[in-house]
Amino acid sequence: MLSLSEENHLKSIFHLSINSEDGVSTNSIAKNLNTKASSVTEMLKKLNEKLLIVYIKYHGAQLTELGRKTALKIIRKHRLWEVFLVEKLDFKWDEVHEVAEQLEHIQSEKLTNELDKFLNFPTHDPHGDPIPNPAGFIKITPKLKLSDLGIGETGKFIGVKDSSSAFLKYLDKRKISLGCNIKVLHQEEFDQSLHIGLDETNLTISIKSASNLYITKI
Amino acid sequence: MLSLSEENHLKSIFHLSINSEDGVSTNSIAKNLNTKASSVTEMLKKLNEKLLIVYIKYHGAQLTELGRKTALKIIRKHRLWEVFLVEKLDFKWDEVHEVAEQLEHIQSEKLTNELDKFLNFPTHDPHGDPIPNPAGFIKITPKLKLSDLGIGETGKFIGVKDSSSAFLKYLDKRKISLGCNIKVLHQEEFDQSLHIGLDETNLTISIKSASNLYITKI
DNA sequence: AAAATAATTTAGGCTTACCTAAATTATAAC
DNA sequence: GTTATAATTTAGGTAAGCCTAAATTATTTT
Ligand SMILES: [Mn+2]
Ligand SMILES: [Mn+2]
Ligand SMILES: [Mn+2]
Ligand SMILES: [Mn+2]
Repeated sequence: MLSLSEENHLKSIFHLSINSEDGVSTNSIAKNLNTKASSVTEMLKKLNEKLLIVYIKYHGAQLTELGRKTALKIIRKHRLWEVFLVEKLDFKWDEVHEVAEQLEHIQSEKLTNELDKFLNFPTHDPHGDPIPNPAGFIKITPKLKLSDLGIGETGKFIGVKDSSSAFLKYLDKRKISLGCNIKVLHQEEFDQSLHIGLDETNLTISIKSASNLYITKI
Repeated sequence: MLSLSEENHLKSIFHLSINSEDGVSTNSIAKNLNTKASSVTEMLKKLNEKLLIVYIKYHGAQLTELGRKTALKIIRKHRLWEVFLVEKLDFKWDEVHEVAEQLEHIQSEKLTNELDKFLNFPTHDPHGDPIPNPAGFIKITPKLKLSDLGIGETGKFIGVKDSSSAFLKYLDKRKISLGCNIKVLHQEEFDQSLHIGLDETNLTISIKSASNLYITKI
C-alpha cells in the first residue's frame, strides 16, 4: 500500500515522462508537486527501493513497468471520478480536477470497477484524456494541435493540453466544446492568431490558445 | 482544515457520546480508533485548543457545539456515500463501511451537496442511521430494540445496533431486511431466544441478536 | 579545458502522529 | 479511610514527509 505522497510522485513522474525519453528531473517533479527538490530526492530513493522507478543519482527517475501500471491505476481513478462529477453531479469541466485529486487515492478496486460500470465504461474523461483499463493499460495516441493545421483544414476538437480552470472557462465562453469541428479559415500575419469556423459562427483565437487544443484531422 | 486523524477522533467522540452524559474516556476512544491512550491524550489536548472539545485532564472529552457540528458533517458524508454505494454501485450493506471511512474525508461541500441531490436527499443510510443535513443538524430518535418488545407485539425493523459485516450477513441469510415487520411470538425460557414472525415465515433468533435490532412499535 | 552557473544531493531540523514505559491520579475494594 | 487496582498522563522515542542551507555534481559559457 502506497502513501498519498508516493502515489502523487508516481503520477507526477508519469505525466512528466510523456514528452521525454530519459529520466524525469528532480526539479521538474518538485515544481509539479509544489515541494522542494530535496524532498523529491528522498522520495525517489524510496520509490527506487520499492522497484517502482529506476533512479540514478543526478540523472532523474524513470518508471519501471510496475511503477507505470501503478501510476495508470491512479490516473484511471482520477479520470473516472471526473466523468462521474460531470455526468452525474452537474460539475463543470473546470471544477472537477481538485476533487478528483482527492478521490483518486481512495483504495477499493470494487469501487473503481463498479464506478466504471455505472458510468457505462467511458473511454475518455471530460477533458478528452483517455481512461486506462483496470489493468493499467492505455492507448497513447499521438496528438495533433489546432495550430498544426493548415489554412482550409478542419479538425475535430478532442482534448485540451492546458486544462487549467482559466483556459477551460475561456473555451466555455467561446462555446468551444469537446467534439465540435473547427475549420481554420485564415491566419493573421502579425500575431499568428487564427480565424476559425465553429458550427455557424466564426471567431478568432490566439496562436497560444490554438496550440492548447488537441484535434484530429477530418 | 482538520487532519484525517483529528476528524476521526471527533467522530469517535461523537459516537461514544451517544450513551453517556459525561465525558468520553481516553481509553474508549483509543479502543475505538485502534490506537493507544497516550496518543489519544495528545489529540484531546489539540482538539481542546481548537475549541472542538472540552477536555479536562483525567475526566475525558465532550464535544463543543462546533465540534459536534463538525463531527456530524463528516458523518453526513459517510452516510451519503454509503447510500451511493448501495443504491448506485450495487454494494451490499455489509461492504460499504470501509470505503465510506475513506470517502467521508473528501473535502468539497459542493460534492457532498450534489451527491445528496443526486441520491434524492435520502434521510437514512443503508443501516437505518439518519443522515444529518448540510448544517450538521440531526434528529436523534430514542431507539427501541426488538428485545424490548413483549410477546405478541409487532415492530418494524428500522436499524441495526451492531453493524459488523458478520451480523449484517447473518441478517441477509435470515432475510431480515430494513423495513420489514417482526412479530414476537414466544420466548424460550432457558436461553431467552425469541421466536419471531417475519412475513410468511417464522424463525428463532438469540436474545443477543434481538438486542441488536432497532425497531419502532406498530 | 577552466570557470561560472545550475541542478541535485546531503546534512540537519521541524511537525504530526504514532508508540512504550514510567509516573501520576482516580476509583474500587477492603 | 487506606490500600490496591485501573485509568490516564507524561516522558522520551520513532518514522514519514516536509523544509533550509551547505556541499557536491553536472552543464553551460567563455
Ligand atoms: Mn484532472
Ligand atoms: Mn482530466
Ligand atoms: Mn458506516
Ligand atoms: Mn452506516
